[in-house]
Amino acid sequence: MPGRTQPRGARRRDALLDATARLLDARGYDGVNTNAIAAEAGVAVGTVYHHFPDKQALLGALLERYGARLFATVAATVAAAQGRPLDDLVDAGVRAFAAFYLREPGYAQLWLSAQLTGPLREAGEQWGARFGDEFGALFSETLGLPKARAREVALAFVHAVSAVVTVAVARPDKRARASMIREAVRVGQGYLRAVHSPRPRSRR
Amino acid sequence: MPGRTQPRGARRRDALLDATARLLDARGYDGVNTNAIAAEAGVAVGTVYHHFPDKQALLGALLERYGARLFATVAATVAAAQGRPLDDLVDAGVRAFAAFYLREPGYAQLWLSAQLTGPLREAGEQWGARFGDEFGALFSETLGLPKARAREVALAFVHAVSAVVTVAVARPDKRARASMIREAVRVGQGYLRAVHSPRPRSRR
DNA sequence: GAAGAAACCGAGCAATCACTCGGGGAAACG
DNA sequence: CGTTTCCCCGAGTGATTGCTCGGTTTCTTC
Repeated sequence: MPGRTQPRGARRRDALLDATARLLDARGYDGVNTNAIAAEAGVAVGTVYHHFPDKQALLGALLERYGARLFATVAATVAAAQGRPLDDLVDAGVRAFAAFYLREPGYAQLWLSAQLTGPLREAGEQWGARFGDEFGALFSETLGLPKARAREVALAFVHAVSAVVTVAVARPDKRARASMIREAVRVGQGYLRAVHSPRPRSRR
Repeated sequence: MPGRTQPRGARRRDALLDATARLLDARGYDGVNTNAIAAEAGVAVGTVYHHFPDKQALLGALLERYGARLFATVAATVAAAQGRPLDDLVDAGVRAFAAFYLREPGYAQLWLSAQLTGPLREAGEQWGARFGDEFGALFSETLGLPKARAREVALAFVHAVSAVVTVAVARPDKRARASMIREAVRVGQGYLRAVHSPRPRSRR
């Protein structure tokens, strides 16, 4: 039980985030309201507002938790494949990405909502920047790119792969899903190859 | 004036879509409500519901109009560059894509919202499929891909490029925007190269 | 210009949502 | 046990939103 070492408040906060994630999965972004969150977590509405100043802060915290976990799994997977060809690293990374999306269906909803103009926009940009930094560092050493450029590449990479993976996991059919995930891998591989060698000598 | 040849109802419908697009731009997806649409268009709420069964249908119609225009401009741009190397075609196409996003800021909001689980989901998938068909036909002949595969590639292509362009146009600084658009171009080029020749012989 | 159809009006309804607040209960000290 | 501190409750509030409906205006057709 994680309840032992964690203080009481933090445990409740985590439980509220869990409940929100469950709702996000079941009812989508529009279906998530503070009353429903409280009900799902088995507490009163007042309790929600005892732990978070408002709805936006709660969703921001959830986005942060999602993001941290996503980066951790992807980074670990890539690290485990270190030394192998670049294409293999990308393959492993993108598949870890997709597996996370499949395991945590609410994440895509939040991430997408954070791209929209709205209350989550700031939190989304903050996480976008952080993704840029974290994956940027990874790309910087793997590809030998200057830091600033690596950050841009990482940002573009994450958004591009993320979009295709979102399409993939939305498909109910397993075969169709796997097929689109393969395309996501190719998007990632193709982009990094293009970054690595801007003008290939042959075009067929 | 287009008002002459167009029947009265269609003109009003278009005006309502225009008003919605303006609101989408100014206030984002959340800021769009039927009362505001009516006010922006200079009509009463009842009039909105005389032309559209509900809000969802209105947004669906706007998404369709956006999509048709986007495809038209991109296809025209690519057609004008026909015969040149693939990389140039992609460059022109993606830049046309970005220009459209910049010219019609509301589109990104709608497109993003249509990816979310919610009332627009169906309309979004429908348009995704149509993009797949239209661009798929374009890719099929340019790349010599079988129809079914071309559709998958087109879908992945549109989503990937779209995501990066969305990041780009959200940037206030012109330089930063241009830089990210370049990355979007590279994402498109790299992906199509990867599709065209799955395993390049060199990796450095 | 009469009659019918189509378009338009806008106050208001029902539902929903984020959030408040006054009070109660459990745990941690002495 | 008493007291302080933190945590929790949940009915209620005010604001917003999608949409309706009875009635008026504008167009079309003869």
